[in-house]
Amino acid sequence: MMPRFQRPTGTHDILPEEQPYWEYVTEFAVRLARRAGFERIDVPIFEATELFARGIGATTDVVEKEMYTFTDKGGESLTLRPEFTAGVVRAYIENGMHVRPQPVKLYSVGPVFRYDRPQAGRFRQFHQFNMEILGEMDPLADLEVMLLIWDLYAGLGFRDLSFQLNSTGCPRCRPGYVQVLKEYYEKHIGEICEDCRRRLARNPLRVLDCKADVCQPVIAAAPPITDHLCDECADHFARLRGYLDLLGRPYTLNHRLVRGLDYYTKTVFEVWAAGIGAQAAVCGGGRYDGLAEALGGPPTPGVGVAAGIERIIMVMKAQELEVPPLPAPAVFLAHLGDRARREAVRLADELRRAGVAVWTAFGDRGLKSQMREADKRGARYVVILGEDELARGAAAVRDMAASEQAEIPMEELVPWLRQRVGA
RNA sequence: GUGGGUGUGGCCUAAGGGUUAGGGCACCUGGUUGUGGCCCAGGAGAGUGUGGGUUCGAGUCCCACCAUCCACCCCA
Repeated sequence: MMPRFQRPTGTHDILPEEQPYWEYVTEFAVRLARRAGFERIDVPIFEATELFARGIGATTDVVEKEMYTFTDKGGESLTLRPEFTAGVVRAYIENGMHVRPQPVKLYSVGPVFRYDRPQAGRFRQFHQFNMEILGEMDPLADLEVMLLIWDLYAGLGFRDLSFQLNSTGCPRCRPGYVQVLKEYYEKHIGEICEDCRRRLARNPLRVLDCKADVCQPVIAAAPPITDHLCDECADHFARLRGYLDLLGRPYTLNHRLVRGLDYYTKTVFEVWAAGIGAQAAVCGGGRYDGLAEALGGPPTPGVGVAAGIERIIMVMKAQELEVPPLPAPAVFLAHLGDRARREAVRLADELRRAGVAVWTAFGDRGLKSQMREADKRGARYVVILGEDELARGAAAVRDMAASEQAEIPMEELVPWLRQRVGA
């Protein structure tokens, strides 16, 4: 036997049965974004490797060990996007979008790729719904992104979410904080795990979200970054929190929240859900005021969020949230004999042009078999074309749910079905 | 990269080391002339993830690899 092909590790086939979730979630998210004035942008699935290395940060896990990087036939190093923001900001710069009315609000949906060990809620190819506001430093922009993502989950009916918020400062104040943190940790070097000793040298902020038991007391007593923000960052953060309080949106101030992408400045946030395993974050986002400049563009503040669609769907299933089924073909066309088959072909074409979803029987089978098929496909009406009906210039139409059948003159058939099916 | 669990038709699952791997769901056909769901009958579909080994004999035991799930790590 031929060796069977399998999907690559960490990828998934999204079968028809799953599509109601996907369609519902993405449509809901898109409607939400458009309502707030976001426009759609599609950026390439692969970009120059350097874009991600510079944008996300060369020492981040994403860049260091999670990228799908390859060399194309022209010898260029390309990488499957591990996230949207770098590509969207690149597109903003490259297409001169800074001359448009600012800010520019953009949303995207699509697959992203990270070479990671799969587990519950973690895949190598997964999908994100992404929103970015470029060219605006007002904390109201941060607020808008957060409110929209909040409304997304609320609108889908999510319960038991936890909104985690922090500020990571900016290049002016962060180095000072890192120094303070390092000094604090030096004093407790004997009380922390080995990983953290390494982190301290490479990416000190990461010690804050260490999960090792030994490190917990040290982290709990660590100086919070929010006590070491510069005036500008402190003001920004205070205003954002003020708006959130004003609107009564609950959030948890989490001074341990350190995101794995280096471009963040000031605001960072994540939303956590319960019941979907260890990978609880359903979205993550924040402000990245230095990114555009780091990518060679004009200084442009920005703030954005990315939500993982697979995880959203996992939450929906865990919380037993229903989604509407996708429509089945309304009409099944059964036919008996050659003449009827030819008439069926013509009729199916006419009905579809008129906007009626039609499934036609293939092959040359008995009516019983065709009826069985119509039932399994969930057709509301079965149009039966046979010699008798053709002779009378009519078709039998059976209402499957009501088990009632009527004969409809051929010339009235299309409008009759259109009206009933709502096409 | 590390650790643990699992691996029998499309899906779920049975088989105390011993006849041609059993069943359920789903699928197909039929139960008289052209009518679905329920029911009945029949049919097709796997040699048990892959490769080695132990044994007279392996789906059952051992080893390796692969896949998958879960966890670490990191995040969506």
